[in-house]
Amino acid sequence: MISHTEENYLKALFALTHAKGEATVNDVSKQLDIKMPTVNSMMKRMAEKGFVLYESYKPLKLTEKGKKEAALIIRKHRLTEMYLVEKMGFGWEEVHHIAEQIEHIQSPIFFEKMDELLAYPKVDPHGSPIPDANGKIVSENYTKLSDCKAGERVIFMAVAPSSEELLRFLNVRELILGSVITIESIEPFDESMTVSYVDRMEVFSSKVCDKLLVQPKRR
Amino acid sequence: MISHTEENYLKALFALTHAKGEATVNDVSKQLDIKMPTVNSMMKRMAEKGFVLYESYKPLKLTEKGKKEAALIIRKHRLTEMYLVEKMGFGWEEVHHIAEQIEHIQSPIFFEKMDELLAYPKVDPHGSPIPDANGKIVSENYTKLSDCKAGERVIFMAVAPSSEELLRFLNVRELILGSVITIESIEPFDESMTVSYVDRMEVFSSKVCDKLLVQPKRR
DNA sequence: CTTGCGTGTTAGACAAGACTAATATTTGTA
DNA sequence: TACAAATATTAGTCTTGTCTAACACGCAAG
Repeated sequence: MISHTEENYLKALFALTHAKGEATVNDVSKQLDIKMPTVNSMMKRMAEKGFVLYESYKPLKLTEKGKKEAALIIRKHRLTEMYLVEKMGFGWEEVHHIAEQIEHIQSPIFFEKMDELLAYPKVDPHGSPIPDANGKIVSENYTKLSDCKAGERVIFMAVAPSSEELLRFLNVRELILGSVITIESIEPFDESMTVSYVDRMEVFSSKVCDKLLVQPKRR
Repeated sequence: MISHTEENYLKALFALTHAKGEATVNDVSKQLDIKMPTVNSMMKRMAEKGFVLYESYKPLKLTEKGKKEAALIIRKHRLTEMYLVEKMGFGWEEVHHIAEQIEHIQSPIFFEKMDELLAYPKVDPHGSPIPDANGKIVSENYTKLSDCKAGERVIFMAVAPSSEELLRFLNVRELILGSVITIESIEPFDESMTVSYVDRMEVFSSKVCDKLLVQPKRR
């Protein structure tokens, strides 16, 4: 009923519309590395199928049906990532590429089994929330480390969608989700931060700090 | 390089050519439920790519390259089936449909990890041999239960490729791989067999006996 | 208020992978 | 051996998902 390709468009739209509620043809084109005319015609077809709201020269929106489908694909992706890390011993930097493929598998029992074996996890290995079986997803509401001030103590909750390189960077520096980070100082020139956590002290560029999602440590 | 579709043709050819070393266009057509002209044109394209030996109006053969590719896909399929049964708790009748999809995943580390976690299994949950990472596969050389004589004692080694229904039939009767089966008698009229194993005594139709692969019990 | 550039759309081509209808070859059998 | 049935092939169409080239819209800067 819904093709592999259409699933990829839904995922892209879901990610892009997360902020403003809408996305442009150009956004989708860049996100998927597919030329604009192709995206345009696909959007029309997906509008026919009731996944997308399309009007000429206006931004794209997902319908409720489209949002639900997208969330269910993201559910499969994130459950898979969690399974690969927790049950198969992969590193969090290795799992995205595999999950991109497994998310298209059609087999409810397969993903139910994963969910069960993982004891119904709420987040994936990067801290992103896993939508429930009805496509409901709780929004994260974390702060970027780069938006915090010197002296603050925060908990590292999630990594914003990013490259494997960042994850390997964090591996090397032994920074893991849940760590308490203290912002020792911020360099005014380039916004790089000197931070400490566990028994480490590191300097993170603003590019890194933009990708680390945190919440204030209580007390 | 090699499409999902082409992989399915390779698998079908491998299965069909297992016996005689060749298969007809008609065989492949039936096996994949794809019309003959489609198979015909696909065979020409796969011959161009060096997977198949094609000559007009002659039976199809796989090249060495084609055989190796096919064996590697079957390796992924059977490793996956073993993983699903051993590590995720699925029944042997549930795993074929899932493995049919996972076998197309492109990720060497994923299948290496499965292999490692399973401690390098030699056979899948149905007793079929798993090709090694170079595409080498040992042939089974088992006998059909239906070819055995009354009074023989045999070990149940594998199930010939078949339907889920047969596997559920065996589940209900608690017959598992490795069981020692004694052939109590054979009904001359319909070749049905009365067999005993563990503390059970059952009657199997010739259709069932055709699918049960066994080897003689030594001593 | 016009013009230029970025974005959006239309038109037309192409490859993969499927189909049907028609034709050709091979094979089994009278 | 000849003919009918089964099998194989050719030709042409369709859908999906991609592209490029060309044209249309719309907004920001002068």
